[in-house]
Amino acid sequence: MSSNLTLKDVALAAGVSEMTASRALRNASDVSNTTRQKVMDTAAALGYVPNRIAGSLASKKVNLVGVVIPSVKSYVFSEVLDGISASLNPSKLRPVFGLTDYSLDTEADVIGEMLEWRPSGLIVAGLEHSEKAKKILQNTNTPIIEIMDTDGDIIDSCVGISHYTAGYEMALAIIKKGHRNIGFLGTKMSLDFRASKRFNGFVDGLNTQGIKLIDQENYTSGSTVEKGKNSTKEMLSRNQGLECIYCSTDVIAMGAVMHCISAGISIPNELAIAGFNNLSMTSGLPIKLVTTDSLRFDIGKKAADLILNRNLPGASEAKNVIELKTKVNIGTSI
Amino acid sequence: MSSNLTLKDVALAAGVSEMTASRALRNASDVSNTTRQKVMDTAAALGYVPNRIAGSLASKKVNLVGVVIPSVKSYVFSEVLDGISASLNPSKLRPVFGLTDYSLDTEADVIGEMLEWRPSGLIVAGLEHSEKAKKILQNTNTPIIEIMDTDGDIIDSCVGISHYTAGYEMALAIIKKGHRNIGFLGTKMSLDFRASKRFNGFVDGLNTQGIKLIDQENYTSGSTVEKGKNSTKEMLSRNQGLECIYCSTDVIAMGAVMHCISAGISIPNELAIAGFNNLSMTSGLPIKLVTTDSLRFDIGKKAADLILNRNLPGASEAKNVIELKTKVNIGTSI
DNA sequence: TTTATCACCGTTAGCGCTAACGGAAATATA
DNA sequence: TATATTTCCGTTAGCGCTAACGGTGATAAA
Repeated sequence: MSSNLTLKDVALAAGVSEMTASRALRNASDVSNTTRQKVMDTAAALGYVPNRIAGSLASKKVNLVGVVIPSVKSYVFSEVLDGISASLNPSKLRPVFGLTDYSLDTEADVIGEMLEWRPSGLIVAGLEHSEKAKKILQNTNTPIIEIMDTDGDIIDSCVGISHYTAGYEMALAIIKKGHRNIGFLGTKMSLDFRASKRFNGFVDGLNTQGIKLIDQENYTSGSTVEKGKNSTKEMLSRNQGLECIYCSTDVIAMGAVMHCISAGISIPNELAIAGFNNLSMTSGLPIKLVTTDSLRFDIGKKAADLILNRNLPGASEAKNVIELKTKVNIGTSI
Repeated sequence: MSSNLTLKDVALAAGVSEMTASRALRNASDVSNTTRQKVMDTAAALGYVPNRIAGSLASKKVNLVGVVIPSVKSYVFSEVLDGISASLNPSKLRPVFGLTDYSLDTEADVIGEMLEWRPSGLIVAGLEHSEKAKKILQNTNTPIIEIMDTDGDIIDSCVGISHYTAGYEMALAIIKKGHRNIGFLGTKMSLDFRASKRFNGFVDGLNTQGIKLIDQENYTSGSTVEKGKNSTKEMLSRNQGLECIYCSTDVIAMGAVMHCISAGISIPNELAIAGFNNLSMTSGLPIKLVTTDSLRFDIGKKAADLILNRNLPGASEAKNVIELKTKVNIGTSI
């Protein structure tokens, strides 16, 4: 049996009007319990699957929330998605994910396509967008929540952390431990805006004590443990006095730790290592990695909450900026 | 400016009929180049965003492909999604993800909701479904592709690997290395069907040489490096002769390796470790982990390809079962 | 009794688009 | 010239559902 069944078929079979069938199936009012049951039974017996396209067009309500993120492979956004799911699950709203692959042009296309579905809200990672994307986002009346990052101009609402501050405070924490010869290991900054902000904060933090970075390595494309391992080896080989490496993500820090284990380098005595994100994959390491929790779950959850609130009947359209406060996780790696 | 603009507004502003405007914006035929340009210019100037809900209802074509997976946190499905994206990206079809949280009841709900959108196809992880889900899937005429696993009954089409065979062949590989006192470390099987099939294959593989598992540990809920580390410690403490642990996933194997590093246990001399999936996070380890590549990207890509083919004009509705062949990755951990 | 109230159900109209057809003008063919 | 063909555009109808309103009969209130 194909699902070409329409509401009319169900109504006919149940001996009621289309409207009554519609009401019964949506648990709307103005239907008696007996007829509601009758309609639901016949719908189930026929195997009727409502057509949400038609329903959404008629009601002008779309229970989708667009979520635009760079990638699902980075170990970073999975928990954001988890937070979003956790918030939306009890409601009728459902997340729809779109991937930009770290391209602003792709992002603009994805945002455009998503808005064509007239979603109840749109969550977009990051504050940096192409001019085309900005124009689209500014022209829509769909609630737009930018997430992850609060350092920049906001279109509508925002939930995130200050990556600049995270970098700044990590610099202070590292200095406090007595390290002076410090390096930075991360992706090419032009592609990763948030890593770039952490870097700037880190450099400024070091600068408060008159300290300058002695080395910096920037690999291309995605972060992997192996890249962290290899880059650490190279940084050590060209800087005899290197005491500490600040890694742009825990994945890279993990690789740094791996190199130390393989090479018999003691952490933090011979080399101190700090990361960012607080990823669970580092939990098994022999040392407890010093890192900054990027509060990914919370960010996702609060962003989705904002959209839920905006969709409440009679909700205000007030813009919101929620900056979550990070702090450096204590550990044994610096 | 709010996006309450309709096609009528664009048509009016461009001085053409709605139909011509529609054709122009969709790059359909029967429009002269001059009028097409005129329509597109006015649409851009007005900031018109087409309403895909209405378009889909009228054309009975929905450019969405539902993807139902247990979680985005397991490090396993991200590459599946990547493969799906890679295949669909050049086409007009777009993936929509739904999460089941490893619950078959949730899965049934998610599948039901997805089919309400009348997608061009549905990709579902796994062959095990609730009766309710099975009924829904069998009644629809949407192409259904079950992925990951080929050991079981298939509803429509399928792309995956035999997890039973993967476990079986790993057993042979481990035996070949001379190990006899072998343990298994994994999740509670009732929740992870594929791990369970690998386990059965593994036990049967051992059995060909008359070898029996000497220990088995099953932790609850998700796999983390830390659980692998702790469980390994416990298994070793209660089995003095344990020579090898087969882990149900590389995440756990990673934890096993971590324990060995911390405790100064030599791999594979004192303890051999094997995993499953071939996750990139193990690439930085001091040893090269022996594992089975679960071909996640390929599975995602081929599944999406099947859906693309099914949506070709005049496509056959032939069922397909694609079983990708795995082999044990050579390494230094057993 | 008469009127108000309520519970329940149906009818009408339309959401914003596109398929299908029809027709006029321009061009090609006989 | 008359006829066929092509190019371009518009009109009509409808996708499958729901909002809004209207109406009936039963019950409650006056």
